[in-house]
Amino acid sequence: MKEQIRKLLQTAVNRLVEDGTLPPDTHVDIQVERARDRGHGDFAANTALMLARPARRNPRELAEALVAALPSSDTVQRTEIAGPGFINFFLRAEAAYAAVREALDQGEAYGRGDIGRGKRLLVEFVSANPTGPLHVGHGRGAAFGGALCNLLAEAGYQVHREYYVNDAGRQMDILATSVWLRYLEVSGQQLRFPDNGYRGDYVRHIARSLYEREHDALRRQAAAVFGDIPADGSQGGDKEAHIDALVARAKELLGRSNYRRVFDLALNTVLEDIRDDLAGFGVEYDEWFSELSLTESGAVELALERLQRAGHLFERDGATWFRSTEFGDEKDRVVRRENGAITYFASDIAYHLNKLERGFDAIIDVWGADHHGYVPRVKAALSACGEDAARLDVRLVQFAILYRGSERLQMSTRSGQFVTLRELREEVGSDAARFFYVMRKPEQHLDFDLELAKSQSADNPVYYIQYAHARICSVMRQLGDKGLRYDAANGLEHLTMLEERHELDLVNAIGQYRELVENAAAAREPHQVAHYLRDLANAVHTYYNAHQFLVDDATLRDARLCLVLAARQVIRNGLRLLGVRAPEAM
RNA sequence: GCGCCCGUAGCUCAAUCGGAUAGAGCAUCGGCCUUCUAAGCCGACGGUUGCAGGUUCGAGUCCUGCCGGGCGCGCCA
Repeated sequence: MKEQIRKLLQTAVNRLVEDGTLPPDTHVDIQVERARDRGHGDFAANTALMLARPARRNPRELAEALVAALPSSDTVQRTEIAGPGFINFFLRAEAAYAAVREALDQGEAYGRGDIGRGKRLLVEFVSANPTGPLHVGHGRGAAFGGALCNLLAEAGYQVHREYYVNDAGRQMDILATSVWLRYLEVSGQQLRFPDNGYRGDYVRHIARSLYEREHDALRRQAAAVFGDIPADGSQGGDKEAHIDALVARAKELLGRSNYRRVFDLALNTVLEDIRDDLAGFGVEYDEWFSELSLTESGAVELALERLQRAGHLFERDGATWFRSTEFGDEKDRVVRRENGAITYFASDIAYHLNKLERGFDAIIDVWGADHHGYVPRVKAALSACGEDAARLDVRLVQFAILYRGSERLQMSTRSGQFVTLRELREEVGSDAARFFYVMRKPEQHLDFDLELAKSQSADNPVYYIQYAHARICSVMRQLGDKGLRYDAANGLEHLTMLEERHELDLVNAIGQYRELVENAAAAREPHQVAHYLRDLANAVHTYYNAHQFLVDDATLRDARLCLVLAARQVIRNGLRLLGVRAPEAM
């Protein structure tokens, strides 16, 4: 529709150029947008305002000239010139009703678009370290990423959902060691648990299942484990040195293959929990990509060689550095430490190169906002390798700040004091949680009040939308109870009977859904869907209260049912994008 | 100190590429259930868009400088 109007205006501009009203070199970006209020018609264009300066003409005069030059159209009923020179377009009502028919005909495909043109997109999101259960902070990344993927797929992109598993770092060693220490406790050893170890109950659970599998096979004397280990933080020492020494000791006492078994059990148990948790949250992945596989396949070394050949690496203080400052980063970065170990950054370079090599047209990373400082160096690395850094789009998601009423909760994975995503899902329900998370634009801090989300009250906006859906379902049940029949074809033939203001508002809202999906996908902003659905639900409730649907006049009744069923379809489709259920009854 | 993000109604947030009179929910106050679910509807109240300049036909939106908040600034991940 928008496109049609744009074409009409382009024709008018061309005509004015031909007759000399506009200079021959006129070039204008024709912007057509939905009018913000009814008085301004259906669509508005600011073309005359934009042409005023280059043409050195009064914008209102230009607007009149443009309108006079507009070709006739069977969808535009009339135009108006308003304000400083806006051209407002009023469409024929019949054009608007077409959306109702399309929504019913196309069903769950209604709203699918093609701005993606089948381009392949890789979206990486959540990617929390598998060192413990997901907490409510990760929940936002999951809800946002999941909705974004659905939205992009709906807009015609081919979306690949990926979780990057950090299974290669020091934190994983600390987890494995924590599990082993708890296992020693299970096996009857007395020991002092390190400050920096992972303290959550899940560590004890894994330790118990480790004990069930291995019995005393991995048991070592506490004295041997802790002998000559430097003092812990709370003992006046350095907690980092303490834990690192314990990790080294665990590897030494257990041997490579035993240590590996502890490590793998810890990793697989936590990963399985995360996978299950996300699935329960309605988030599924196409691929779980292992960081370890990059090191083991030699991809990291290859990436470093690539940088080396391009002349962007140098040695200093025994370490290998990437000269990222040449590509806009604020300081150079270490890729290989003095002790020979590669850094997380090095494997991340390899990972991003790998993503591009897999042939995706663009890649999107969803990161917590605390990683924002990381963006320039990853882009720098891609540029240094001769890749187009613009193919990487990093979306930063601010953390959720958790409240219980007015009390702000502090969270820390290490201390074991956190609210897990699983707890949140159990208390609040996935629907409310997912909706709550994506309601706000991601760069905005999110205040997440558990009491409010748990309250099951009207304060929860998701119920408002779900209720609109359930109400329509209920009307259809009533129809059956009253022994009435719904004739869709008859209704569709008589949509023009729907002339009440509430009906026109609803028709209009349904017709905006396609554009909404396009715009939200292009901007990569799922929250637009949430806001749209709120407005759509409002139109449904308002209509419901103002008019009876199941009237005696069968034809009017059929037309009204067509309208609300179309609305129900759009609510369903929109909620599906957000990963929220559309209940038949509430 | 430097960098990035944010600042909109009492509270939580919207506002399409810079567009017309800045909108919702909650809270407060007043109405609406004999009618398809009141998790609903209608109305009222509520604003110097943090402050000061600038750019232009037009600024919540762009630029500069302040103020306030968050995050980042490791041979951690």
